[in-house]
Amino acid sequence: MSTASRTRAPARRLRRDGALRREAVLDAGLEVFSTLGLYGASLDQIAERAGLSKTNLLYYFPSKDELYVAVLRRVLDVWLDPLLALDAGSEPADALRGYIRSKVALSRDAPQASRLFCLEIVQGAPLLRAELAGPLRTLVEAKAQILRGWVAQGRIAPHDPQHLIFSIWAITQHYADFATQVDAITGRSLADPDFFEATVASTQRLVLAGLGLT
Amino acid sequence: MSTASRTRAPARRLRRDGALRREAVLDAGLEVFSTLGLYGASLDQIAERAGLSKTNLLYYFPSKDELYVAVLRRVLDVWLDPLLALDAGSEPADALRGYIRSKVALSRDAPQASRLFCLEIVQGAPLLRAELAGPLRTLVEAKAQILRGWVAQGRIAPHDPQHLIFSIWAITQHYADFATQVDAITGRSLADPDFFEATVASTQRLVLAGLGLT
DNA sequence: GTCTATATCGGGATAGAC
DNA sequence: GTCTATCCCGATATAGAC
Repeated sequence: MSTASRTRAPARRLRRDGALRREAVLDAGLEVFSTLGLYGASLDQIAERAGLSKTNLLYYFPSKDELYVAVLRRVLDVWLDPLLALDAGSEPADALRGYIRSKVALSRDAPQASRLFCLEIVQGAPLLRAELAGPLRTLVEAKAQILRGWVAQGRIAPHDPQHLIFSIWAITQHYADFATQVDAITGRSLADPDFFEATVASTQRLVLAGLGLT
Repeated sequence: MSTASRTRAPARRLRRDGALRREAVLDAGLEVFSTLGLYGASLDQIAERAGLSKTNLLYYFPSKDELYVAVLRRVLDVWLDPLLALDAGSEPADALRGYIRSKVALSRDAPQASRLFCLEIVQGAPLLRAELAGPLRTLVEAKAQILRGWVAQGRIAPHDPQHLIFSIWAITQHYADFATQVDAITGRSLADPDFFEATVASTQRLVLAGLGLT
């Protein structure tokens, strides 16, 4: 064909552009889904924010549901990183302090991801159930095992490791998920460096003291 | 009028029935809104669950939005009760233990209310902002003052009272809002009495130890 | 890959009889 | 107070030209 000789370079450029456009749509989807939910969000809104038309968006993602799942999947990966880093080798106090700090930092830097995740779980996680009962469960079980080891070695006070992990998640994510309530009551947010540090310190103190680590 | 003599009794009965029907709709609205959200829920669904037709529902509530607000308002009242009960007169350890227990009990007994509240806040609380910045803020401020008093008297270790209240809210509500995640990981729920007690104990230990109360 | 036009549908809300 | 019928709009998704 006459186009064959021109195909290579343009094709590569197009593919890259396509990938960028997909990214833009995923970003826009995160913004809109995290504030309006799956049903409240419209493809028009997302498309406009991503800088293309609705029909064009549907060229990249075959349906609203599939776009939503794609957004959610990307969120989940980011969200589990800090827990993966929790390490048996380090000193318990250091490890927990670091974990708490990185979780609060995530609530500051990716609040929309936290909120979307929250919305999905609260509504029963119809799309994430498998993900939760599988990979997440085994990950939590592995980390709980580390905590149990520390208890057995007398390095931290005995405390149910699952409840401990839930408590840390709950507190740290609260500052992203309930940011509007926090703001209404305190007038501050994690974007304020002082408030960020105070939040980290408060959470660290609570958790460490609860484990007998001063 | 000829109907005047018959009006009293039937009117009263009708008014009572109407009130009951309204209640049924509010209950159904709570169930559906708390799992599907404002936009995901349909009036048909709510009406069916309440045992009437959609048009009939719209006789009791003029619009979907107004029904939603009515449901939300009822939820908010229930949700603030436990904090109101936090009393300056009692022993700090007892007061906090009691507060935590009643919050976890609420997460067990009214999980849907917790979830609806959560959904609303996460989405930016367009309808509750005033409520949060006004009454809730002053209530929290009053209770924070009690905690500050205890700190000043040396009865609890120094800890930012607002962060402390947020932590307690976050942990206790987590077991309602993230129940599907908790279930996916532990296989248990607050409906299980053992798990309920373990949750209460874990939270109490964390908070009390964090305040230097063993 | 992107556009215009359109099919199609669910759902909120109203009109009016009974 | 409750029903049937209907209006109407917004939103997803598709068809087909360019």
